[in-house]
Amino acid sequence: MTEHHLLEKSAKTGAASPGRPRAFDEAEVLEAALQVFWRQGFEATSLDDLTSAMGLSRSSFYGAFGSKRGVLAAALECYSNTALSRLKAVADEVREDPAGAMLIALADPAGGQKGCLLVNCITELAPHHEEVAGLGQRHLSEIERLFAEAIDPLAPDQARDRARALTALAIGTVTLRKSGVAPDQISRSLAAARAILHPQRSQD
Amino acid sequence: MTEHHLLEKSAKTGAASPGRPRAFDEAEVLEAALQVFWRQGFEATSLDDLTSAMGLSRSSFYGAFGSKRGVLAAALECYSNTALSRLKAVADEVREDPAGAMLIALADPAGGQKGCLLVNCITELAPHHEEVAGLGQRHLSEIERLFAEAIDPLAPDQARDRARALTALAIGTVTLRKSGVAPDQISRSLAAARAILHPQRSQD
DNA sequence: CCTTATGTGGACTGTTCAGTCCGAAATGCA
DNA sequence: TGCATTTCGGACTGAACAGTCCACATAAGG
Repeated sequence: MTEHHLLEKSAKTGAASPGRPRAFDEAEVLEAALQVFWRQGFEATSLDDLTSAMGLSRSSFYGAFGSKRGVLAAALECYSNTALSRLKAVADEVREDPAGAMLIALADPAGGQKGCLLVNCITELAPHHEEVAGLGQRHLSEIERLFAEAIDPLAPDQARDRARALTALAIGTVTLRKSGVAPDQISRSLAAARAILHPQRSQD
Repeated sequence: MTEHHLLEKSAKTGAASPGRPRAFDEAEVLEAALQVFWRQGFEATSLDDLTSAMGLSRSSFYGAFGSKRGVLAAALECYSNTALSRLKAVADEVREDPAGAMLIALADPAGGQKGCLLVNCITELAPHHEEVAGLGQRHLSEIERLFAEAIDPLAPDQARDRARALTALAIGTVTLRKSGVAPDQISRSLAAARAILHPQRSQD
């Protein structure tokens, strides 16, 4: 029960294996599953929702991912990787105020009102789903690390607490957006937060 | 379908009405329901979970609250009222740095890892449950208002954006805690955020 | 071309779900 | 006491649920 699922043998061995080949692209169907979870949440998503969105039969589904939790974990892993690499790209591209750019990238009002998939899942599942909790914690601490490096590339450890605060700010801003706060209010809030972070002019 | 449920006639009329009297205290069972939703989330909570925690039969449950959604709405209303009044009390009691005190009160690490019930529900349900979305938005904008007044009692409107940023910070901090970040790290993050908010010493 | 190994479609299982219903119990009032 | 009114306990319902199973399809190796 607590054992890890085997997770598609054939995909692991680079060598050709006998038997019928897969008729679906794994990354593709995982992306489809991810979108459904993102739109509906975990508990509100049924196997039928998943399989029809992924275009898979139940056998293929269980053969590849083992369980509903299994796909969620795989989808979150995928989500985390792409999100972090995008964020890293933003931080690396921007010369001036990379932390601010990261903040905007994370809380992008154009991202819609679905929130952050990982934050959604932490909120819904963390207390009762260890794997999700672990995945979420790793993801968030990685964001924190990127923030710390963006704040002070020379002494990131000293920026750790501020970085964690920025991470919290980003999470909360996304949630604010999800609750229906208008994009321009989000932007002004972020601007205020950034002004607070970089007090260039004295204001009292 | 979109019509409001009648919501317990007898409780509304102060006058005594004929018929069998209620055998349960409404606020009490609502509190029990609230705790279950808080612990498990909405979708993961079954009617049996609710009725057994509330000590109600299904008839009494439906007679009083109309539906699973109904009891959630009632519980959230109750939660919002008590949370806001407590927060207001904190803001009123503290003379020095009331905004900081509010922040700590909101993100209290001693509050455990259940998060904020309303934030949990927004995250899980807002896109597909209008009433929860509305309740959540009102709650958060009220928190924002309290923050604004705490920041600048004389000109709260000018502090609105900063207040919204603080609201986001609080939400995110609670979520960070829920993801498993240790209490002392939460505290230091809040301290850093407060230091950012009140830059008393120049640091560059 | 046969064996072996894997993937696929879709029917199937037993359980749990939210919500309904009805007879019985408990009160106020005449 | 008897009637009107409301609540209560719990059985009941049809649908939806996650997960299983098996006959069949499709490939590589011999």
